[in-house]
Amino acid sequence: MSTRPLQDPAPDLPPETERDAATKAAVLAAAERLFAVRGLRCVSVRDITAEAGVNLASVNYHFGSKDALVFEIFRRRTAELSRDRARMLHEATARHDGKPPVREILAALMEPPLRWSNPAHVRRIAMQFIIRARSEGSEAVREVIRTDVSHLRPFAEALMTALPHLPPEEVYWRLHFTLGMIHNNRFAEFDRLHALSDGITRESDVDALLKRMLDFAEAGFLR
Amino acid sequence: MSTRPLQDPAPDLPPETERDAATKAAVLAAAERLFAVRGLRCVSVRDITAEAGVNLASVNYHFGSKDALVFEIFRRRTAELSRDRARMLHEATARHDGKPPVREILAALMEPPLRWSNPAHVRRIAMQFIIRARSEGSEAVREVIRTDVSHLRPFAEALMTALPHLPPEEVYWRLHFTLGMIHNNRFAEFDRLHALSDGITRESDVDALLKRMLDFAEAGFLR
DNA sequence: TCGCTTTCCAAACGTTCGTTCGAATGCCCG
DNA sequence: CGGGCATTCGAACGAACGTTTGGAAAGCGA
Repeated sequence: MSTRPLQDPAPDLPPETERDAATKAAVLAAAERLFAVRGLRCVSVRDITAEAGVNLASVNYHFGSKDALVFEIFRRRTAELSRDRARMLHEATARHDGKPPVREILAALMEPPLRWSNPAHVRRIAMQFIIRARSEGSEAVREVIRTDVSHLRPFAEALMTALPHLPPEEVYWRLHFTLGMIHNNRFAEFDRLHALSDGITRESDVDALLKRMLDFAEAGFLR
Repeated sequence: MSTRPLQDPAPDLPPETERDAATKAAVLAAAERLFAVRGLRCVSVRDITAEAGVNLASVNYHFGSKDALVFEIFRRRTAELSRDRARMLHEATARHDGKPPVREILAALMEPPLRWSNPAHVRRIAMQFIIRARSEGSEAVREVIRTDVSHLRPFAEALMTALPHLPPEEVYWRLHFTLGMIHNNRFAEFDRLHALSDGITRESDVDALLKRMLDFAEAGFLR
Protein backbone atom coordinates (compact mmCIF):
# COMPACT_ATOMS: atom_id res chain seq x y z
CA MET A 1 0.00 0.00 0.00
CA SER A 2 1.56 3.28 -1.07
CA THR A 3 0.94 6.69 0.48
CA ARG A 4 -2.05 7.46 -1.66
CA PRO A 5 -4.30 10.25 -0.40
CA LEU A 6 -7.92 9.42 0.29
CA GLN A 7 -9.79 10.96 -2.60
CA ASP A 8 -13.53 10.98 -2.79
CA PRO A 9 -14.48 10.29 -6.40
CA ALA A 10 -11.99 7.43 -6.93
CA PRO A 11 -11.41 5.84 -3.56
CA ASP A 12 -9.71 2.64 -4.58
CA LEU A 13 -9.47 1.95 -8.25
CA PRO A 14 -5.75 2.43 -8.98
CA PRO A 15 -3.85 0.74 -6.17
CA GLU A 16 -1.19 -1.28 -8.00
CA THR A 17 2.39 -0.16 -8.30
CA GLU A 18 1.99 3.24 -9.90
CA ARG A 19 3.65 6.17 -8.24
CA ASP A 20 0.99 8.85 -8.21
CA ALA A 21 -1.01 9.45 -11.37
CA ALA A 22 -4.10 11.12 -9.98
CA THR A 23 -5.14 11.66 -13.58
CA LYS A 24 -5.20 7.94 -14.19
CA ALA A 25 -7.33 7.44 -11.10
CA ALA A 26 -9.77 10.13 -12.13
CA VAL A 27 -10.09 8.67 -15.61
CA LEU A 28 -10.66 5.15 -14.28
CA ALA A 29 -13.35 6.28 -11.85
CA ALA A 30 -15.14 8.52 -14.31
CA ALA A 31 -14.97 5.95 -17.07
CA GLU A 32 -16.30 3.16 -14.90
CA ARG A 33 -19.20 5.25 -13.73
CA LEU A 34 -20.17 6.54 -17.15
CA PHE A 35 -19.77 3.16 -18.82
CA ALA A 36 -21.91 1.54 -16.13
CA VAL A 37 -24.71 4.07 -16.49
CA ARG A 38 -24.82 4.75 -20.23
CA GLY A 39 -23.16 1.74 -21.81
CA LEU A 40 -19.79 1.43 -23.50
CA ARG A 41 -20.94 2.63 -26.86
CA CYS A 42 -22.73 5.73 -25.66
CA VAL A 43 -19.75 7.13 -23.76
CA SER A 44 -17.08 8.90 -25.77
CA VAL A 45 -13.52 9.58 -24.69
CA ARG A 46 -14.58 13.20 -24.54
CA ASP A 47 -17.33 12.40 -22.06
CA ILE A 48 -14.87 10.56 -19.84
CA THR A 49 -12.18 13.21 -19.81
CA ALA A 50 -14.72 15.97 -19.30
CA GLU A 51 -16.22 14.11 -16.35
CA ALA A 52 -12.78 13.42 -14.89
CA GLY A 53 -11.64 17.01 -15.42
CA VAL A 54 -8.58 16.01 -17.40
CA ASN A 55 -7.32 16.51 -20.91
CA LEU A 56 -8.80 14.67 -23.86
CA ALA A 57 -5.52 12.96 -24.67
CA SER A 58 -5.18 11.46 -21.20
CA VAL A 59 -7.01 8.27 -22.07
CA ASN A 60 -4.72 7.46 -24.96
CA TYR A 61 -1.64 8.55 -23.06
CA HIS A 62 -2.27 6.46 -19.95
CA PHE A 63 -4.11 3.48 -21.41
CA GLY A 64 -3.29 3.41 -25.11
CA SER A 65 -6.85 3.39 -26.38
CA LYS A 66 -10.46 3.48 -25.30
CA ASP A 67 -10.77 -0.30 -25.66
CA ALA A 68 -7.67 -0.79 -23.54
CA LEU A 69 -9.21 1.40 -20.86
CA VAL A 70 -12.34 -0.73 -20.84
CA PHE A 71 -10.22 -3.84 -20.69
CA GLU A 72 -8.20 -2.48 -17.77
CA ILE A 73 -11.26 -1.68 -15.68
CA PHE A 74 -12.81 -5.02 -16.58
CA ARG A 75 -9.66 -6.89 -15.61
CA ARG A 76 -9.41 -5.16 -12.23
CA ARG A 77 -13.05 -5.60 -11.31
CA THR A 78 -13.45 -9.19 -12.40
CA ALA A 79 -10.26 -10.09 -10.54
CA GLU A 80 -11.68 -8.53 -7.41
CA LEU A 81 -14.99 -10.32 -7.85
CA SER A 82 -13.19 -13.61 -8.37
CA ARG A 83 -11.22 -12.99 -5.17
CA ASP A 84 -14.45 -12.44 -3.24
CA ARG A 85 -15.90 -15.64 -4.61
CA ALA A 86 -12.73 -17.63 -3.95
CA ARG A 87 -12.61 -16.36 -0.39
CA MET A 88 -16.16 -17.51 0.27
CA LEU A 89 -15.45 -20.90 -1.26
CA HIS A 90 -12.31 -21.17 0.81
CA GLU A 91 -14.19 -20.38 4.01
CA ALA A 92 -16.90 -22.90 3.17
CA THR A 93 -14.23 -25.50 2.47
CA ALA A 94 -12.57 -24.80 5.81
CA ARG A 95 -15.90 -25.04 7.62
CA HIS A 96 -16.63 -28.49 6.20
CA ASP A 97 -13.27 -30.27 6.35
CA GLY A 98 -12.50 -29.77 2.69
CA LYS A 99 -15.86 -30.97 1.40
CA PRO A 100 -18.45 -28.18 1.41
CA PRO A 101 -22.06 -28.99 0.48
CA VAL A 102 -23.50 -27.95 -2.86
CA ARG A 103 -25.53 -25.11 -1.39
CA GLU A 104 -22.49 -23.39 0.08
CA ILE A 105 -20.51 -23.76 -3.14
CA LEU A 106 -23.35 -22.15 -5.04
CA ALA A 107 -23.63 -19.43 -2.41
CA ALA A 108 -19.95 -18.58 -2.89
CA LEU A 109 -20.68 -18.19 -6.59
CA MET A 110 -23.87 -16.20 -6.26
CA GLU A 111 -23.52 -14.03 -3.21
CA PRO A 112 -20.65 -11.71 -4.21
CA PRO A 113 -22.21 -10.46 -7.47
CA LEU A 114 -25.58 -10.22 -5.75
CA ARG A 115 -24.19 -8.21 -2.85
CA TRP A 116 -22.27 -5.98 -5.23
CA SER A 117 -25.49 -5.20 -7.07
CA ASN A 118 -27.09 -3.87 -3.90
CA PRO A 119 -27.70 -0.10 -4.16
CA ALA A 120 -25.97 0.45 -0.84
CA HIS A 121 -22.85 -1.47 -1.82
CA VAL A 122 -19.56 0.23 -2.72
CA ARG A 123 -19.19 -1.97 -5.76
CA ARG A 124 -22.59 -1.33 -7.22
CA ILE A 125 -21.24 0.72 -10.12
CA ALA A 126 -18.44 -1.79 -10.62
CA MET A 127 -20.95 -4.63 -10.87
CA GLN A 128 -23.01 -2.75 -13.37
CA PHE A 129 -19.88 -2.04 -15.37
CA ILE A 130 -18.94 -5.72 -15.42
CA ILE A 131 -22.37 -6.64 -16.70
CA ARG A 132 -22.13 -3.98 -19.41
CA ALA A 133 -18.63 -4.98 -20.44
CA ARG A 134 -19.62 -8.63 -20.64
CA SER A 135 -22.11 -7.96 -23.40
CA GLU A 136 -20.83 -4.77 -25.00
CA GLY A 137 -17.08 -5.23 -24.61
CA SER A 138 -14.50 -5.40 -27.37
CA GLU A 139 -13.05 -8.57 -28.83
CA ALA A 140 -10.32 -8.59 -26.18
CA VAL A 141 -12.89 -8.57 -23.39
CA ARG A 142 -14.90 -11.32 -25.01
CA GLU A 143 -11.71 -13.29 -25.52
CA VAL A 144 -10.98 -13.18 -21.80
CA ILE A 145 -14.53 -14.20 -20.93
CA ARG A 146 -14.36 -17.09 -23.37
CA THR A 147 -10.95 -18.46 -22.49
CA ASP A 148 -10.14 -17.50 -18.92
CA VAL A 149 -12.00 -20.00 -16.79
CA SER A 150 -9.35 -20.47 -14.12
CA HIS A 151 -11.53 -18.82 -11.47
CA LEU A 152 -14.35 -21.29 -12.17
CA ARG A 153 -12.18 -24.40 -11.88
CA PRO A 154 -12.22 -24.58 -8.04
CA PHE A 155 -16.02 -24.34 -8.12
CA ALA A 156 -16.36 -27.12 -10.67
CA GLU A 157 -14.02 -29.32 -8.67
CA ALA A 158 -15.79 -28.60 -5.39
CA LEU A 159 -19.10 -29.48 -7.01
CA MET A 160 -17.70 -32.75 -8.36
CA THR A 161 -16.39 -33.60 -4.90
CA ALA A 162 -19.75 -32.82 -3.36
CA LEU A 163 -21.54 -34.86 -6.03
CA PRO A 164 -19.24 -37.84 -6.67
CA HIS A 165 -22.03 -39.90 -8.22
CA LEU A 166 -22.71 -37.25 -10.89
CA PRO A 167 -20.81 -37.44 -14.20
CA PRO A 168 -18.48 -34.44 -14.64
CA GLU A 169 -20.26 -33.54 -17.86
CA GLU A 170 -23.48 -33.15 -15.91
CA VAL A 171 -21.77 -30.97 -13.31
CA TYR A 172 -20.37 -28.68 -15.97
CA TRP A 173 -23.77 -28.23 -17.61
CA ARG A 174 -25.50 -27.48 -14.36
CA LEU A 175 -22.79 -24.99 -13.49
CA HIS A 176 -23.45 -23.40 -16.87
CA PHE A 177 -27.15 -23.14 -16.07
CA THR A 178 -26.36 -21.61 -12.69
CA LEU A 179 -24.10 -19.00 -14.27
CA GLY A 180 -26.94 -18.19 -16.63
CA MET A 181 -29.18 -17.51 -13.66
CA ILE A 182 -26.56 -15.21 -12.16
CA HIS A 183 -25.82 -13.31 -15.34
CA ASN A 184 -29.51 -12.70 -15.90
CA ASN A 185 -29.73 -10.38 -12.93
CA ARG A 186 -29.66 -7.20 -14.96
CA PHE A 187 -31.84 -4.13 -14.65
CA ALA A 188 -33.72 -4.79 -17.86
CA GLU A 189 -34.55 -8.32 -16.78
CA PHE A 190 -35.71 -7.18 -13.37
CA ASP A 191 -37.90 -4.57 -15.03
CA ARG A 192 -39.39 -7.22 -17.26
CA LEU A 193 -40.07 -9.46 -14.30
CA HIS A 194 -41.60 -6.52 -12.49
CA ALA A 195 -43.91 -5.83 -15.42
CA LEU A 196 -44.87 -9.49 -15.68
CA SER A 197 -45.67 -9.94 -12.03
CA ASP A 198 -47.49 -6.63 -11.68
CA GLY A 199 -44.91 -5.51 -9.18
CA ILE A 200 -45.09 -8.25 -6.58
CA THR A 201 -41.45 -9.22 -7.16
CA ARG A 202 -39.01 -6.95 -5.38
CA GLU A 203 -35.39 -7.48 -6.35
CA SER A 204 -34.18 -5.06 -3.68
CA ASP A 205 -34.36 -7.78 -1.03
CA VAL A 206 -30.97 -9.31 -1.71
CA ASP A 207 -31.16 -11.98 0.99
CA ALA A 208 -34.53 -13.21 -0.17
CA LEU A 209 -33.37 -13.28 -3.78
CA LEU A 210 -30.23 -15.16 -2.83
CA LYS A 211 -32.28 -17.72 -0.94
CA ARG A 212 -34.59 -18.17 -3.90
CA MET A 213 -31.72 -18.60 -6.33
CA LEU A 214 -30.01 -21.07 -4.03
CA ASP A 215 -33.20 -23.08 -3.60
CA PHE A 216 -33.72 -23.25 -7.33
CA ALA A 217 -30.14 -24.12 -8.30
CA GLU A 218 -29.58 -26.50 -5.42
CA ALA A 219 -32.66 -28.44 -6.41
CA GLY A 220 -31.36 -28.61 -9.96
CA PHE A 221 -28.04 -29.99 -8.78
CA LEU A 222 -29.41 -32.48 -6.25
CA ARG A 223 -32.47 -33.62 -8.15
CA MET B 1 -50.48 -17.57 -48.02
CA SER B 2 -50.19 -15.07 -50.87
CA THR B 3 -48.69 -15.74 -54.29
CA ARG B 4 -45.19 -14.84 -53.22
CA PRO B 5 -42.40 -16.12 -55.50
CA LEU B 6 -39.81 -18.41 -53.96
CA GLN B 7 -36.70 -16.32 -53.78
CA ASP B 8 -33.41 -17.72 -52.59
CA PRO B 9 -31.68 -15.09 -50.46
CA ALA B 10 -34.76 -13.97 -48.53
CA PRO B 11 -37.20 -16.82 -48.54
CA ASP B 12 -39.70 -15.59 -46.02
CA LEU B 13 -38.88 -12.38 -44.23
CA PRO B 14 -41.23 -9.89 -45.93
CA PRO B 15 -44.57 -11.64 -46.31
CA GLU B 16 -47.04 -9.08 -44.95
CA THR B 17 -49.16 -6.95 -47.18
CA GLU B 18 -46.53 -5.23 -49.33
CA ARG B 19 -46.94 -5.38 -53.06
CA ASP B 20 -43.49 -6.21 -54.33
CA ALA B 21 -40.51 -4.43 -52.79
CA ALA B 22 -37.79 -6.93 -53.57
CA THR B 23 -35.37 -4.29 -52.36
CA LYS B 24 -36.96 -4.32 -48.92
CA ALA B 25 -36.67 -8.09 -48.79
CA ALA B 26 -33.04 -8.04 -49.83
CA VAL B 27 -32.22 -5.41 -47.22
CA LEU B 28 -33.99 -7.33 -44.47
CA ALA B 29 -32.23 -10.58 -45.30
CA ALA B 30 -28.79 -9.04 -45.69
CA ALA B 31 -29.17 -6.94 -42.56
CA GLU B 32 -30.31 -9.85 -40.44
CA ARG B 33 -27.43 -12.00 -41.57
CA LEU B 34 -24.75 -9.35 -41.11
CA PHE B 35 -26.12 -8.20 -37.76
CA ALA B 36 -26.22 -11.77 -36.53
CA VAL B 37 -22.64 -12.50 -37.54
CA ARG B 38 -20.83 -9.26 -36.76
CA GLY B 39 -23.01 -7.52 -34.24
CA LEU B 40 -25.20 -4.45 -34.59
CA ARG B 41 -22.46 -1.93 -34.06
CA CYS B 42 -19.98 -3.43 -36.49
CA VAL B 43 -22.35 -3.39 -39.45
CA SER B 44 -22.87 -0.11 -41.26
CA VAL B 45 -25.71 0.81 -43.54
CA ARG B 46 -23.15 0.69 -46.31
CA ASP B 47 -22.29 -2.92 -45.47
CA ILE B 48 -25.95 -3.87 -45.59
CA THR B 49 -26.78 -2.18 -48.86
CA ALA B 50 -23.62 -3.49 -50.49
CA GLU B 51 -24.44 -7.03 -49.36
CA ALA B 52 -28.01 -6.68 -50.57
CA GLY B 53 -26.95 -5.16 -53.88
CA VAL B 54 -29.12 -2.10 -53.46
CA ASN B 55 -28.55 1.61 -53.15
CA LEU B 56 -27.22 3.16 -49.96
CA ALA B 57 -30.34 5.23 -49.44
CA SER B 58 -32.63 2.21 -49.49
CA VAL B 59 -32.46 1.60 -45.76
CA ASN B 60 -33.59 5.09 -44.89
CA TYR B 61 -36.17 5.15 -47.66
CA HIS B 62 -37.86 1.87 -46.71
CA PHE B 63 -37.33 1.79 -42.97
CA GLY B 64 -36.62 5.36 -41.88
CA SER B 65 -33.38 4.69 -40.10
CA LYS B 66 -30.90 2.01 -39.22
CA ASP B 67 -32.35 1.62 -35.74
CA ALA B 68 -35.83 1.28 -37.19
CA LEU B 69 -34.53 -1.48 -39.46
CA VAL B 70 -33.12 -3.35 -36.47
CA PHE B 71 -36.39 -2.87 -34.63
CA GLU B 72 -38.39 -4.17 -37.59
CA ILE B 73 -36.36 -7.37 -37.87
CA PHE B 74 -36.46 -7.84 -34.11
CA ARG B 75 -40.21 -7.37 -34.02
CA ARG B 76 -40.80 -9.90 -36.80
CA ARG B 77 -38.52 -12.54 -35.39
CA THR B 78 -39.56 -12.34 -31.76
CA ALA B 79 -43.20 -12.45 -32.85
CA GLU B 80 -42.49 -15.61 -34.77
CA LEU B 81 -40.61 -17.13 -31.84
CA SER B 82 -43.45 -16.28 -29.50
CA ARG B 83 -45.87 -17.93 -31.92
CA ASP B 84 -43.80 -21.12 -31.87
CA ARG B 85 -43.75 -21.13 -28.10
CA ALA B 86 -47.45 -20.37 -27.81
CA ARG B 87 -48.24 -23.18 -30.23
CA MET B 88 -46.27 -25.68 -28.15
CA LEU B 89 -47.95 -24.50 -24.97
CA HIS B 90 -51.33 -24.75 -26.66
CA GLU B 91 -50.65 -28.31 -27.77
CA ALA B 92 -49.46 -29.29 -24.30
CA THR B 93 -52.58 -27.75 -22.82
CA ALA B 94 -54.78 -29.68 -25.22
CA ARG B 95 -52.96 -32.93 -24.43
CA HIS B 96 -53.57 -32.56 -20.70
CA ASP B 97 -57.12 -31.28 -20.49
CA GLY B 98 -56.14 -27.69 -19.88
CA LYS B 99 -53.63 -28.41 -17.14
CA PRO B 100 -50.21 -29.31 -18.57
CA PRO B 101 -47.45 -30.43 -16.20
CA VAL B 102 -44.55 -28.13 -15.36
CA ARG B 103 -42.11 -29.98 -17.55
CA GLU B 104 -44.17 -29.50 -20.68
CA ILE B 105 -44.72 -25.82 -19.96
CA LEU B 106 -40.98 -25.35 -19.60
CA ALA B 107 -40.40 -27.37 -22.76
CA ALA B 108 -42.67 -25.01 -24.69
CA LEU B 109 -40.54 -22.15 -23.42
CA MET B 110 -37.15 -23.74 -24.06
CA GLU B 111 -37.51 -25.87 -27.14
CA PRO B 112 -38.22 -23.25 -29.84
CA PRO B 113 -35.16 -21.05 -29.16
CA LEU B 114 -33.03 -24.17 -28.73
CA ARG B 115 -34.20 -25.68 -32.01
CA TRP B 116 -33.72 -22.37 -33.79
CA SER B 117 -30.13 -22.30 -32.60
CA ASN B 118 -29.39 -25.60 -34.28
CA PRO B 119 -26.94 -25.17 -37.19
CA ALA B 120 -29.28 -27.08 -39.48
CA HIS B 121 -32.32 -24.95 -38.64
CA VAL B 122 -33.72 -22.34 -41.01
CA ARG B 123 -33.98 -19.84 -38.17
CA ARG B 124 -30.43 -20.18 -36.94
CA ILE B 125 -29.40 -16.74 -38.18
CA ALA B 126 -32.63 -15.26 -36.88
CA MET B 127 -31.99 -16.70 -33.43
CA GLN B 128 -28.48 -15.30 -33.40
CA PHE B 129 -29.87 -11.93 -34.45
CA ILE B 130 -32.40 -11.95 -31.63
CA ILE B 131 -29.67 -12.68 -29.11
CA ARG B 132 -27.54 -9.86 -30.52
CA ALA B 133 -30.40 -7.39 -30.61
CA ARG B 134 -31.36 -8.23 -27.04
CA SER B 135 -28.03 -6.99 -25.72
CA GLU B 136 -26.87 -4.54 -28.38
CA GLY B 137 -30.18 -3.10 -29.49
CA SER B 138 -31.29 0.51 -29.32
CA GLU B 139 -33.45 2.03 -26.62
CA ALA B 140 -36.59 1.12 -28.56
CA VAL B 141 -35.60 -2.54 -28.61
CA ARG B 142 -34.77 -2.55 -24.92
CA GLU B 143 -38.07 -0.80 -24.22
CA VAL B 144 -39.98 -3.61 -25.92
CA ILE B 145 -38.02 -6.25 -24.04
CA ARG B 146 -38.66 -4.52 -20.76
CA THR B 147 -42.35 -3.75 -21.14
CA ASP B 148 -43.85 -6.27 -23.56
CA VAL B 149 -44.40 -9.36 -21.46
CA SER B 150 -47.72 -10.42 -23.01
CA HIS B 151 -46.17 -13.51 -24.56
CA LEU B 152 -44.94 -14.68 -21.14
CA ARG B 153 -48.29 -14.29 -19.41
CA PRO B 154 -49.77 -17.61 -20.59
CA PHE B 155 -46.66 -19.40 -19.35
CA ALA B 156 -46.82 -17.79 -15.94
CA GLU B 157 -50.49 -18.64 -15.64
CA ALA B 158 -49.96 -22.21 -16.77
CA LEU B 159 -47.22 -22.61 -14.20
CA MET B 160 -49.42 -21.22 -11.45
CA THR B 161 -52.16 -23.63 -12.44
CA ALA B 162 -49.72 -26.53 -12.40
CA LEU B 163 -48.33 -25.43 -9.03
CA PRO B 164 -51.37 -24.16 -7.12
CA HIS B 165 -49.64 -24.51 -3.76
CA LEU B 166 -46.79 -22.18 -4.81
CA PRO B 167 -47.15 -18.42 -4.17
CA PRO B 168 -47.32 -16.46 -7.45
CA GLU B 169 -44.27 -14.48 -6.40
CA GLU B 170 -42.29 -17.68 -6.23
CA VAL B 171 -43.51 -18.75 -9.67
CA TYR B 172 -42.46 -15.46 -11.21
CA TRP B 173 -39.00 -15.66 -9.72
CA ARG B 174 -38.45 -19.22 -10.90
CA LEU B 175 -39.67 -18.26 -14.34
CA HIS B 176 -37.11 -15.46 -14.24
CA PHE B 177 -34.37 -17.96 -13.39
CA THR B 178 -35.50 -20.24 -16.20
CA LEU B 179 -35.39 -17.40 -18.70
CA GLY B 180 -31.87 -16.69 -17.49
CA MET B 181 -30.89 -20.24 -18.32
CA ILE B 182 -32.35 -19.89 -21.79
CA HIS B 183 -30.80 -16.53 -22.55
CA ASN B 184 -27.41 -17.80 -21.49
CA ASN B 185 -27.18 -20.13 -24.47
CA ARG B 186 -24.88 -17.91 -26.47
CA PHE B 187 -21.77 -18.82 -28.42
CA ALA B 188 -19.43 -17.11 -25.99
CA GLU B 189 -20.95 -18.95 -23.04
CA PHE B 190 -20.74 -22.28 -24.81
CA ASP B 191 -17.11 -21.59 -25.65
CA ARG B 192 -16.42 -20.80 -22.00
CA LEU B 193 -18.12 -23.99 -20.89
CA HIS B 194 -16.14 -25.88 -23.50
CA ALA B 195 -12.89 -24.42 -22.16
CA LEU B 196 -13.86 -25.19 -18.58
CA SER B 197 -14.82 -28.79 -19.21
CA ASP B 198 -11.87 -29.52 -21.50
CA GLY B 199 -14.26 -30.21 -24.32
CA ILE B 200 -16.46 -32.91 -22.84
CA THR B 201 -19.58 -30.76 -23.15
CA ARG B 202 -21.05 -30.74 -26.64
CA GLU B 203 -23.76 -28.20 -27.18
CA SER B 204 -24.50 -29.52 -30.67
CA ASP B 205 -26.70 -32.25 -29.22
CA VAL B 206 -29.87 -30.21 -28.91
CA ASP B 207 -32.05 -32.99 -27.54
CA ALA B 208 -29.59 -33.85 -24.80
CA LEU B 209 -29.19 -30.18 -23.88
CA LEU B 210 -32.94 -29.69 -23.80
CA LYS B 211 -33.32 -32.69 -21.51
CA ARG B 212 -30.62 -31.38 -19.21
CA MET B 213 -32.18 -27.92 -19.04
CA LEU B 214 -35.61 -29.39 -18.39
CA ASP B 215 -34.26 -31.65 -15.65
CA PHE B 216 -32.55 -28.72 -13.96
CA ALA B 217 -35.41 -26.24 -14.20
CA GLU B 218 -38.12 -28.77 -13.41
CA ALA B 219 -36.29 -29.72 -10.22
CA GLY B 220 -36.05 -26.08 -9.30
CA PHE B 221 -39.81 -25.61 -9.78
CA LEU B 222 -40.90 -28.80 -8.04
CA ARG B 223 -38.38 -28.87 -5.22
C1' DT C 1 20.33 25.50 -11.44
C1' DC C 2 20.76 22.24 -15.26
C1' DG C 3 19.22 18.41 -18.00
C1' DC C 4 16.23 14.76 -18.63
C1' DT C 5 12.04 12.34 -18.35
C1' DT C 6 7.25 12.16 -17.47
C1' DT C 7 2.96 14.27 -17.79
C1' DC C 8 -0.30 17.59 -19.48
C1' DC C 9 -2.46 20.46 -22.84
C1' DA C 10 -4.82 22.68 -26.99
C1' DA C 11 -5.62 21.79 -31.47
C1' DA C 12 -6.28 19.36 -35.22
C1' DC C 13 -6.36 15.15 -38.25
C1' DG C 14 -8.51 11.67 -40.79
C1' DT C 15 -11.95 8.41 -40.88
C1' DT C 16 -16.48 6.50 -40.50
C1' DC C 17 -21.04 6.91 -39.97
C1' DG C 18 -26.21 7.77 -40.59
C1' DT C 19 -28.77 10.61 -43.11
C1' DT C 20 -30.48 13.75 -46.79
C1' DC C 21 -31.20 15.70 -51.44
C1' DG C 22 -32.34 16.30 -56.21
C1' DA C 23 -32.41 14.19 -60.31
C1' DA C 24 -33.29 10.05 -62.94
C1' DT C 25 -35.74 5.90 -63.72
C1' DG C 26 -39.32 2.55 -63.83
C1' DC C 27 -44.13 1.45 -63.51
C1' DC C 28 -49.04 1.66 -63.55
C1' DC C 29 -53.35 3.64 -64.92
C1' DG C 30 -56.12 6.56 -67.57
C1' DC D 1 -49.30 7.57 -75.43
C1' DG D 2 -48.57 10.44 -71.33
C1' DG D 3 -49.06 12.04 -66.64
C1' DG D 4 -48.31 10.85 -61.87
C1' DC D 5 -46.30 8.37 -58.37
C1' DA D 6 -43.22 5.27 -56.07
C1' DT D 7 -38.67 3.86 -56.18
C1' DT D 8 -33.76 4.01 -57.17
C1' DC D 9 -29.58 6.31 -57.77
C1' DG D 10 -25.12 8.93 -57.19
C1' DA D 11 -23.39 12.29 -54.43
C1' DA D 12 -22.69 14.86 -50.78
C1' DC D 13 -23.47 16.72 -45.98
C1' DG D 14 -22.53 17.33 -41.26
C1' DA D 15 -21.59 15.48 -37.10
C1' DA D 16 -19.17 12.46 -33.94
C1' DC D 17 -15.56 9.73 -33.00
C1' DG D 18 -10.75 7.80 -31.55
C1' DT D 19 -6.38 9.09 -32.11
C1' DT D 20 -2.16 11.86 -32.97
C1' DT D 21 1.00 15.68 -32.60
C1' DG D 22 4.23 19.11 -31.04
C1' DG D 23 5.10 21.98 -27.68
C1' DA D 24 4.43 23.63 -22.80
C1' DA D 25 4.66 22.49 -17.96
C1' DA D 26 6.07 19.95 -14.07
C1' DG D 27 8.70 16.67 -11.41
C1' DC D 28 13.26 15.18 -10.08
C1' DG D 29 17.95 13.56 -9.46
C1' DA D 30 22.57 15.50 -9.70
